[in-house]
Amino acid sequence: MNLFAHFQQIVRAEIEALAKAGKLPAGLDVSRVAVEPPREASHGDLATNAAMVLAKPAGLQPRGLAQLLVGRLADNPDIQSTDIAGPGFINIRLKPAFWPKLLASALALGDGYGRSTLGAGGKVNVEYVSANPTGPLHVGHCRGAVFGDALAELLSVAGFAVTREYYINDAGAQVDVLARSAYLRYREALGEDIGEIPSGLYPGDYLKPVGEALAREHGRSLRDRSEEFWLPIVRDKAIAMMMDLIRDDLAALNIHQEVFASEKSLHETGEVDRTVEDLRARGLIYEGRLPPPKGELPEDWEDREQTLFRATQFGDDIDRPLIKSDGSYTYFASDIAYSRHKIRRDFKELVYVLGADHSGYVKRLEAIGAANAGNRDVKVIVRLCQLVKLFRGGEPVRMSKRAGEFVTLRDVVEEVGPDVVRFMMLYRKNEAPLDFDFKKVTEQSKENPVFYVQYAHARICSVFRNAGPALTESAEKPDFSRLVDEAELQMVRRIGEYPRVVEAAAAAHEPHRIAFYLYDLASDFHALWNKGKESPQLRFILGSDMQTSLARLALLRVIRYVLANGLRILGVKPVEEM
RNA sequence: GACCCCGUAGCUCAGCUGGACAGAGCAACAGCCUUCUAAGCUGUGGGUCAGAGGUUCGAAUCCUCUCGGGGUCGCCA
Repeated sequence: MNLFAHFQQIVRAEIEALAKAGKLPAGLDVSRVAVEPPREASHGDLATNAAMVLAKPAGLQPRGLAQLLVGRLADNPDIQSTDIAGPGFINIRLKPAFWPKLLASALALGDGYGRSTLGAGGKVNVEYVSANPTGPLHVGHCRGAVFGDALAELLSVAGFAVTREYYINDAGAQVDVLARSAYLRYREALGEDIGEIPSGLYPGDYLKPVGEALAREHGRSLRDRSEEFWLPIVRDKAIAMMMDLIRDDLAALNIHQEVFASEKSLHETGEVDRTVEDLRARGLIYEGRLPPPKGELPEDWEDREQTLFRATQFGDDIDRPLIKSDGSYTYFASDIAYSRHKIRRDFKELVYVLGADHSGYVKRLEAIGAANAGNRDVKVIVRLCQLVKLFRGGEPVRMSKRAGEFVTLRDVVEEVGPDVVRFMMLYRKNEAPLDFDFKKVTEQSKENPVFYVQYAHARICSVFRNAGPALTESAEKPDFSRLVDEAELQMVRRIGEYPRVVEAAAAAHEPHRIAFYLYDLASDFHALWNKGKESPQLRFILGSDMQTSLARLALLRVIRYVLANGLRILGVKPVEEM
C-alpha cells in the first residue's frame, strides 16, 4: 500500500464529509489535494496542502479551513496529532503503532512490496533500441537500451501490461548497402582478394562470418549472377545474422524484448498500403509542394509536387512526404503504418525511447499517433536519452570513426559487467548528458553509487549469515514496536516512501528516480549500521535480547526486499557478498 | 532561420509534475576512530536556482523574452 495515497483518500473523504455537513461548499475539486512527506522530519510524518488548495474555491481562509479539517482528522485511529503550519500546511504525525503495522504488511508482501495497481492493466508498448540491423550495437545504443528496459520493468511493476519491442529497419536503401558489403565478404570467403572495402560500404569484420555462411550454404552459385539475383538472398541472410548479433549484445545486458517488428513485413503484408488508403479516405493526404529545408540546402534538392501527409494538422512543423520520386514509400510512410499497427494491437500508450540526435522525431511521432488514434484515447510518449561520454581515469576515450574502430556495447559490458553498466546509465536523468568512467564505476568505494547500494544488500546478507539458526529460523512474529531508535524510525519512514516513489517514477516515466531512492535507502541503512558500531546496543544481533534481535532482523529483511525489488526494476542483480 | 534539451554549492548531480528556511556526494575545514559489523564516523562553512518580466496565497519547477552550452533539420534510415 502507498501510505501517502491512503491518507490522501482519507483527507479527501473528510473534505466530502465536511461538504455534506454544510461546513464546506459542495462539489469542490479535490484533484490537487496532495499528501506528501514533509520536507523536514520534525514536521511530522505526512503533510497536506488541502487547506491552501481549497481556500479560494471554498471562499475561506486557509488556516480556518485547516482548522475544520484538523478537527475531523483528529478522530482517525492512526493519527497521533496534527498541527497547522506556515501558510496552511496540515502536518500529521502518525501513532507510533502505525509503523509496526506498515512493516508487518511490507514483510508479508515480501519482494512484492512496492508493486502498484496504478496502471490497472493498461496496455503499454515500449519501443527501444531499434538500431539498424547493419552491425553490432555500439556504446551509443547502451543508454537507450538500458533506459527503455528499466522503464518497461518500472511500468510493469506499476501495474501496466507492458510489451517490450524492437523495430527492425529491414527495408530501404541501407540494408541493400549491407547486402553489398556482405557479398564482398562472400567473395572473400570464396578465396578472392577483395582489397580495401570501398567507401560507402560497411567495412567491419563482423560481416566476415556472414560471407563465410553464404559460401557454405551457396557455394559459388551466387558468384556469377546479377546483383538483382543475389541481393535479396544475401540481404536476408545478412539481416538475420545481424539481428542474431544484436540479440546477443542485448542479452549480454540482460535485455530480452518480446517483439521484433519488421518494417519489411509492414510492406509485404500490405499494411503500408492500407494505412495510406485510410489516410486518403480521411482527407489527410494531398498532392503539394514543400518549402526547401532550412540551413544548408541538400545537393539533390528539387522542388516538385509530391504526396504529402497533413502532419501539421496534428501538431507537426511540416507536412511529410509519403512517396519517393522513384515511386516507393518513404520511411515515414512505414512509420505511420507501424504506429497504426500498434494502435490496432490495442496499446493505449506508445512509448518511444530515442537518442537525443532524434529529437526532431518527437513531433512527427506524436502527430502520427494522434492521426492514427482518431477518437481512441492513445498516448504517445517519447523519451530522449542524451549522449554518453566515455572516460578512463578522467581521460576521454578516443573513438576513431574509421574502419570499425568504435567502442561496441559489448566492449563496455565485458569490461565492467552488465550490472554496473545498467546502474550507471540509470543514475542520471535521461535528458542530462552522462559521463561514464570505466575506472570510477568499478571502484569499490563509497563514492561509487553502484557499489554503495550493492554493499548495503551484501551487508544485510552478511548479518543473516552470522545470525545463527535460532534467529533466522524462528517462527515467532517480529515485534516491530521494539524499533524505537531515531535511525531505525528513519529507516522505516524511508521504506514507507517506496510505493509512492515507484508510482511517481512510473507516472513520470523516470526510472532514474528508483536509482536515487535506492541510494538514499542504502544511505539510511549504512547510517544504521554505523550507529551499531558506536553503540553496541543498536547492533542487529543482540545475544541478550532475542525479541529485539528478531525485530531488527525482520527490518533487515524488509530493507533487503526493497533493495532487491528496486534493483530488479533497474535490471541489476543484487549481490550477496562482495 | 526553425525546433528540442540543458544552465541549481568550487566539482558531479538530485529536487518527488506548484509547497515550508533549496538537498546529496565529492572537494575544503574541524574533531573523533584504528574497528573482526574491512572498504571509517560526526560536525561546519559554502547558493542572486544563468538573467529579466509575468501567472498566484506560494515558482528552481508553469508562461514570455534575453544570454550561454549542446543537439536536430533531407524523397537518408
